[in-house]
Amino acid sequence: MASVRDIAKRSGVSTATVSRVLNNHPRVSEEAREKVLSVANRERYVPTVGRRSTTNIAFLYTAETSISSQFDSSLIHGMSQRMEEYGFDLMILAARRVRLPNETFTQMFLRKGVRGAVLRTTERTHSVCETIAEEGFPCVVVGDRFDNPQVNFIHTDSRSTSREAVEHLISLGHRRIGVFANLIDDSDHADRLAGYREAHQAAGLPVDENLVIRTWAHLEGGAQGLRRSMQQLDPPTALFITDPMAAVGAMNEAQSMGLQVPAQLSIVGFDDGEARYTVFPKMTSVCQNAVTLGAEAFDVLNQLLDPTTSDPVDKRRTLPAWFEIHGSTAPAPAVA
Amino acid sequence: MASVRDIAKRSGVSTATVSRVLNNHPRVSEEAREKVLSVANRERYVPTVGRRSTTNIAFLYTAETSISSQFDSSLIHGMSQRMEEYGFDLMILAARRVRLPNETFTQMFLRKGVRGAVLRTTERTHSVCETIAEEGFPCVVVGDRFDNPQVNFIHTDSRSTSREAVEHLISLGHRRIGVFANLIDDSDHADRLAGYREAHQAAGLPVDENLVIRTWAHLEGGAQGLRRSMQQLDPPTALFITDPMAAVGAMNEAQSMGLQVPAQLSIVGFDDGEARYTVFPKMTSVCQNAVTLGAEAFDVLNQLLDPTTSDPVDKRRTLPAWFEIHGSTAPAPAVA
DNA sequence: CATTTCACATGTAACAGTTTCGCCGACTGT
DNA sequence: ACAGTCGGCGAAACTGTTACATGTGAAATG
Repeated sequence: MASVRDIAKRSGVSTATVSRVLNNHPRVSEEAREKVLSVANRERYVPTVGRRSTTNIAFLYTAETSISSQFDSSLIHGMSQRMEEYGFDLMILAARRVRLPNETFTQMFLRKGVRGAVLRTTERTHSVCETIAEEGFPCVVVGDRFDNPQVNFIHTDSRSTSREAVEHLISLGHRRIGVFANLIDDSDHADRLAGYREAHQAAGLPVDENLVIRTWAHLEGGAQGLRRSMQQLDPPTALFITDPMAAVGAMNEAQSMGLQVPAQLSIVGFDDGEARYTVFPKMTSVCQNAVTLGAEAFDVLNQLLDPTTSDPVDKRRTLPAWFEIHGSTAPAPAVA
Repeated sequence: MASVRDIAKRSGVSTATVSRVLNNHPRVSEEAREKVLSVANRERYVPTVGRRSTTNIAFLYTAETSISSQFDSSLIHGMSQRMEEYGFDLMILAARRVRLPNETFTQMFLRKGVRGAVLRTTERTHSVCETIAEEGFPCVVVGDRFDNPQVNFIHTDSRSTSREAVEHLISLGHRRIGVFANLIDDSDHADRLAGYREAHQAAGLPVDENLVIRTWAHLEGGAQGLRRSMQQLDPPTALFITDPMAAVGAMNEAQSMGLQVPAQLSIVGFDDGEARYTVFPKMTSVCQNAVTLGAEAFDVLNQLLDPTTSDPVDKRRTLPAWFEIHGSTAPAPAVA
């Protein structure tokens, strides 16, 4: 195991300078920094305290939006459950706040004793994930997918299940089906929208772009979306809503407007926890299990960190979503 | 600041033995252990790594039930937000799993670089909180209160607001008011039940013990409670449900049984997040803010840890709950 | 032009805590 | 009685970090 003194020897500087580079002290030359960092990366340096290595796993959330959603909460729950079996500890970190000026992510993680990181992102902060992955730090993105082959990820494929859901609506006789997509797009939400379009295409139905509504992923966003949908000249008879809170908000707003669900309006929601059971009628939904997602994210990380598993780990995993039919969907009303 | 070498000198052993005691190695005599631990506690020892001290705060959950509830999630959210301002990092720990055999909580925390802990408990695990507090480790219990004067805590007083809520039902003409209390009792739930009884007493109404239902704090628990209430000979016209998920479950079960809320049955729920807005009609509720609770829990800890604030901190805080009237309550129906 | 000054990069050494190695003494089986 | 084993412990060797000293080169000053 490479120590600070080894790195010092190999890069031709003192241990003090190595430590300064690793901790990003200001008074160090660019030349020394580069030499040290290249050796440290090559030797796969991990800091140990005394003789003991630290065993923290970070849950790093990169978006402005914090960890308040049910999805994040379930991820943390799943991770923390699985991690305890392996003796790791979970640290919650915000990418924005936690770094010192000019500090590399790797440096920041080492400073905090973090061995690996589970990253939570949105479309806007993809670059953060790529930066961390390209630094070579062990990490896995959860709930999103990447084209960049250096980035490990684990997510749920909701495209085909979204298509299945919309096809279900079509089979019930619905022809004007609206969709709510998230204003802040990540690839998962884009997938759900793609599934919606595919179902239409396969059935030979045109997609009316007026029925594609962009809305926020919370209760009020769903309520607003519903009002905007329903005040159109030829309103939809069914909705596919790609976020749990927005779906719940829309269902309740419909009832509050006197619209009967599912008699007058069918709603297919999305659920990553138990939101579908918190409304009446229970919500027909595309479902994913965020707890499992968190647990498997840690599994990937654990295998990345374990030097004994030499076999190539599947670092880019896709879990299946599934479709559950409950009480919020019904055959289309006879005439508008 | 006391170092391992200081402690070694004062307790008459070597630094190696001090380290062994602090890390709970098996090969150390009871005599040495006691000497070292007593000196370490007296000198308020904090480990530093190299020259730098670690800055972790733990969220320690002691119950079997894990951190999956909305309440816990909001606590973590509130803590983590506030902590970032002060440069602390949040660690999620499970009391059951995280300790080595025969390890003191203080030892465990020091081993992990934790400076202070926010404790989350239920009635059954009160003793854990008292143990940690009596060890002298900086900690604060959140969401519960203690008679033991050594235990710091911060919680929301829901007793008087619960009374206010039930008085509201009485003023609407309800005379048979049921209450759902949690099967796993903590002092908060006991308070809510006490508020219910107080309101009855103040109004000169008897409490029918058949209307006091014990149920689980989740959706199905609420649904079950509702069925049990309604199949009684003289069913209640209003319910006070002391848990958010149970309240939501009961509301939906009522509708699913064809009971109209609030026309035939008024429901006052409890909410620590935004559960009251996720149902239709929106739920009249006793409310507390779990995010604030988490943030203030950290504040208490922060002041305990800050050596410059010599003024006595208020280590036992009570935040107010409040009562919000929404659409799930209405005047009592004319005749049963 | 010579000298002083000063900032900066770096190395030495002293610090923090942990673990390995080996010594000592007590117990135990034959 | 004696050899073997094992528990407890201290010295020393290891981990990473930081205070202090040192040298160097450029700018400023006589």
